[in-house]
Amino acid sequence: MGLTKTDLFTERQNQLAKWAKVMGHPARIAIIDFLLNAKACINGDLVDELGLAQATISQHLRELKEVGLIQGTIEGTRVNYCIHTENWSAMSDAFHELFVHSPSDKNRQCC
Amino acid sequence: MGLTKTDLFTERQNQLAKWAKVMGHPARIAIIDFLLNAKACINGDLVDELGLAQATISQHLRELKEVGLIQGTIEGTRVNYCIHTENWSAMSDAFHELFVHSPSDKNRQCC
DNA sequence: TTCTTTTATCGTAATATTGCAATGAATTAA
DNA sequence: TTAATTCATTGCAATATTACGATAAAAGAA
Repeated sequence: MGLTKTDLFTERQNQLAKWAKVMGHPARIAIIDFLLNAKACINGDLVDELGLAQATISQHLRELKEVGLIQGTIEGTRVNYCIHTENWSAMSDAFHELFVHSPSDKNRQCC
Repeated sequence: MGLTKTDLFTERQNQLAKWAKVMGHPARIAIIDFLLNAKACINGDLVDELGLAQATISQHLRELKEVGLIQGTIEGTRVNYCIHTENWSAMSDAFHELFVHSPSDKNRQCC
């Protein structure tokens, strides 16, 4: 199969999973780290930073762009990438909502 | 290839990715939702709750258990699953650290 | 004991992901 | 113009994921 049954779940669950999935690779975490820490928006010298091939990084950037976490603007032969602020905080809020829901209050370590 | 090059990244990046990856499926988000909201710790009537086969749910539970987000104790023929409180808040903290790092301050939508 | 219930595991099929070399497309430099 | 730079896309190979039926294992009920 290999085909996720998205119709069984709520839109929120699918959205959370989509965001989590795209963060579920260390290279993409590293890219996010880089963009969050960059003084300016950074293009593809991620190729130097991470030890991956250019094609591989481009693919990771595309995935991050597809879920809306980053955006890129063409600047000559280069592309400036940066965090998509709105979507980033939307994701941030959604996960915060989940994490704040700590089980420690109601059922403190019940098994 | 299909083989993630974990040696290129920091331990933190790999750990974050690991956590995110396991949350990167709506069924596992649904299981987490269920466990967070449950008045008591819940066993495998997730099979009724979600519309997936028993073997599939068992597999998802194992993955959640493998990264330490949930734990299970055998109780007769049943298994009681619940959120692993410590690891849950460790993950919560780690992602909070990332999310709080909003880019809006230094480089407000620069591309 | 045998039967039932509950969960885990095995095996398999379909699909997805990861990574890269090679190639294209677009802009800039000479 | 031609050459160089930068990034995206294509095509491929290796591996991983998702899902489920079938079966196994363990405990309780009859």
